[in-house]
Amino acid sequence: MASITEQNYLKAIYKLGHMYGKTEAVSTGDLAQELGTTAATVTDTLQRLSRKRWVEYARYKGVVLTGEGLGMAAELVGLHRLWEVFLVEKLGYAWHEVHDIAEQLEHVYHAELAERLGNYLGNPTHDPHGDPIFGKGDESLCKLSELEEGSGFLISRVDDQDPEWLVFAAEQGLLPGVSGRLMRLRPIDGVFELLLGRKQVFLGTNSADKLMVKVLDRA
Amino acid sequence: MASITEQNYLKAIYKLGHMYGKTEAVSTGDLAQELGTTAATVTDTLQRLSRKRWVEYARYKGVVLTGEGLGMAAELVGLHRLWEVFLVEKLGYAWHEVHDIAEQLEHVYHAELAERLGNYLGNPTHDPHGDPIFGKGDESLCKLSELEEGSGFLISRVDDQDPEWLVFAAEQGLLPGVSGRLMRLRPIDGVFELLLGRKQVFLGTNSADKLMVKVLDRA
DNA sequence: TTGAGGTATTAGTGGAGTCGAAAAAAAATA
DNA sequence: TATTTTTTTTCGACTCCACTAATACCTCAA
Repeated sequence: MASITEQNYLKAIYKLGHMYGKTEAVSTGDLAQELGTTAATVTDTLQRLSRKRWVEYARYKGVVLTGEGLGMAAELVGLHRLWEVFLVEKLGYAWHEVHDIAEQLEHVYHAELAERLGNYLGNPTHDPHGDPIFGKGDESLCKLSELEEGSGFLISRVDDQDPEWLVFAAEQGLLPGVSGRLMRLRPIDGVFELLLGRKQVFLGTNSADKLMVKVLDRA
Repeated sequence: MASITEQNYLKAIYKLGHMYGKTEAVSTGDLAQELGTTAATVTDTLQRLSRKRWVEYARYKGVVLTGEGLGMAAELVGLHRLWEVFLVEKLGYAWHEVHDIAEQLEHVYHAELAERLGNYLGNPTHDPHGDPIFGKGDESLCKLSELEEGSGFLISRVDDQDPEWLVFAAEQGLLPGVSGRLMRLRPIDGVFELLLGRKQVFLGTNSADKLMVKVLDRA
């Protein structure tokens, strides 16, 4: 379980990673500014995060989220936006007041909370600021095989009933709810190189076609 | 601002103080058991809490809440119960599931949150377990002069329009929203000895008649 | 009133999270 | 390329919160 501070680091890396656009790693200095702390503190915490395998960190080279870290960050951001909807629609807060409160609410953890809150609010697709909320709807899914190199993803559905393939998928850790990153794709022989947590997985095109994923970044 | 740990200590002291019944101070050992930690840790944290003037602590003699600490604990408990109502009535949780989630939600702070949440839920008077919630209604108010010795209170209303008396009250720190404790009452000369934060205040009977308070404990 | 026996406190330690200052590495510029 | 500037990391120190082990204090019973 990540501490609140660690969760905030994950979220900040996620946010800055999106702002940077493409393949760049997030810098220590930018992170320090985003989090309102010093570069020294960030370096230290990043090394801890790296030991826990939530980020990939190299001295002087910046930081990127691992598949696992990405999943955690995306969940946090979704929950944050859900709470913002609640605060505006149900408690009557103005849209500019809700960020700081949602910042605290997003760290409240319970397995069913996000789903129950989403259902209660009518599964909104956007928060009061217009930012998208990952719904349970499948409209944002695509095949793993259609992803761009470097994309983070969350496995949502498995499009195959073949027991043999399902056993293989489970062995590889390819289960709904698991997040990862497409590290490299080799058009030459159609092999997809994934990172699931700390584990490297190699997939053929036919397998990559069967996995429906939610794109988490670098889309 | 109290940390989450400190808030939990305040709540635990409040809870055990009620369970003990009367004038007793809460013991280090009981607190350790309630908080799932060791006596050594409790001693340490109690000394910190004491420096911040939220509890009155004497070595080997146990601990009691100051007026300020009492106010914080009571607010926390009220918010906890409000969130429990929300989780059961709005999100459809079963009554036995909500305690742990409310335990996290209660630490989310924003000035208007308790009031807005209360209004949204129709200002419930009891949580799903039947425990009372302090409402904004005046039904639970009484005069400060009617309090028993040792009682903690929250000033809710001032029953006087006399500008001279209002200036006096403000000087003494006797304002709505301020919490304190009735340390001693002297029937001989009708003087009420209060503790407001770290400040001692002596009040005559006529002044004590004008202050409408909410009883927080030791009623 | 003098020991138990129990409870509470201090002392020492460790991880998380923070800082400022100094050193090291990378980037920019001459 | 050599030097300067910027960024990042390391280093030591501090607070909060937790632990274990050792010590101090209180109470009750002989």
